[in-house]
Amino acid sequence: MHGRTHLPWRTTRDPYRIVVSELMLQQTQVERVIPLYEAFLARFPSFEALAAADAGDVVRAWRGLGYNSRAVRLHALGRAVVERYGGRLPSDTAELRALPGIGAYTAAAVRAFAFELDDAAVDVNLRRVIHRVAFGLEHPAQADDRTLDTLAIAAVPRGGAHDWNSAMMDLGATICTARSAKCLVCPLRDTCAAAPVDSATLAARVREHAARRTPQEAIPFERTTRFLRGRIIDRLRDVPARESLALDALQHDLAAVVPSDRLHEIPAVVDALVRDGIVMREATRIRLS
DNA sequence: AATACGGGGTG
DNA sequence: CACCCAGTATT
Repeated sequence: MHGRTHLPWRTTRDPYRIVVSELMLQQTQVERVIPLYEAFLARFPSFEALAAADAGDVVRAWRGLGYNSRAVRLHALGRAVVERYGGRLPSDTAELRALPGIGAYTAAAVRAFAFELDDAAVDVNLRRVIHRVAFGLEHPAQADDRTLDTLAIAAVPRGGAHDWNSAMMDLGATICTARSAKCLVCPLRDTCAAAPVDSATLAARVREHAARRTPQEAIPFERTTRFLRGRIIDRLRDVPARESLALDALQHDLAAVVPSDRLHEIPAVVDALVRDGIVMREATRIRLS
């Protein structure tokens, strides 16, 4: 058996454990999820346990993962699964897509990894590997996402979606990575349009076709809204569950970690967090939802 | 079609 | 410092 056999979600077929892993893995690296995964499952062992909790408890358990809206969505998903399906996650794509936090990728991943149905979970790894094999290096792109999806789906062996998706992701994460390609040890080297990849060529192509920086990313992190949101949520995580914090006190405490000329932005950022369902306001006090 | 959304790891 | 990461929802 090759590949990353140590991943804690790889051996289970429990739909709950699979969705939790998939929500955690959305835009968050495997190595960072691993140490937090089992602790989360111990705290919330089932859809019912998740649904019975406050969203704020889930956001607390989410510390270290980032993209906190995912915690709120996972909590909402738990409640929806309990209410709509009696605690049983559906395997139908349309029903999965209708649940909070589940998009095209996650629906396919749940189907393949939890239900062993023939579907292609086309994440950044799959897209890169398929592109290289079928068209060569991905910078510049020779095919759009829809084309890559179609190729991926056609390549899934009947009854073998779980292992196939796992293998393709492992290939993309360990051998055919974004920054390099170890074609010499790649099982697909004989049929791959990109092999053998020259590392200097790959680096040059990536530089040449680098995506335009978004305005938010072009400025120092301490000047971004994300930074403020992160500091506010971190502070609220330290407030005991079901207790609240005065907005004044929040502003005072954050003076230690936030540039002084940004403290006046805190109320507006809190408003945004409330709109996102992450923070709850009670008069002049706030807490995690 | 663009943008917002975290934060830590890597070369 | 720039790029990368098992994407989704909103505008």
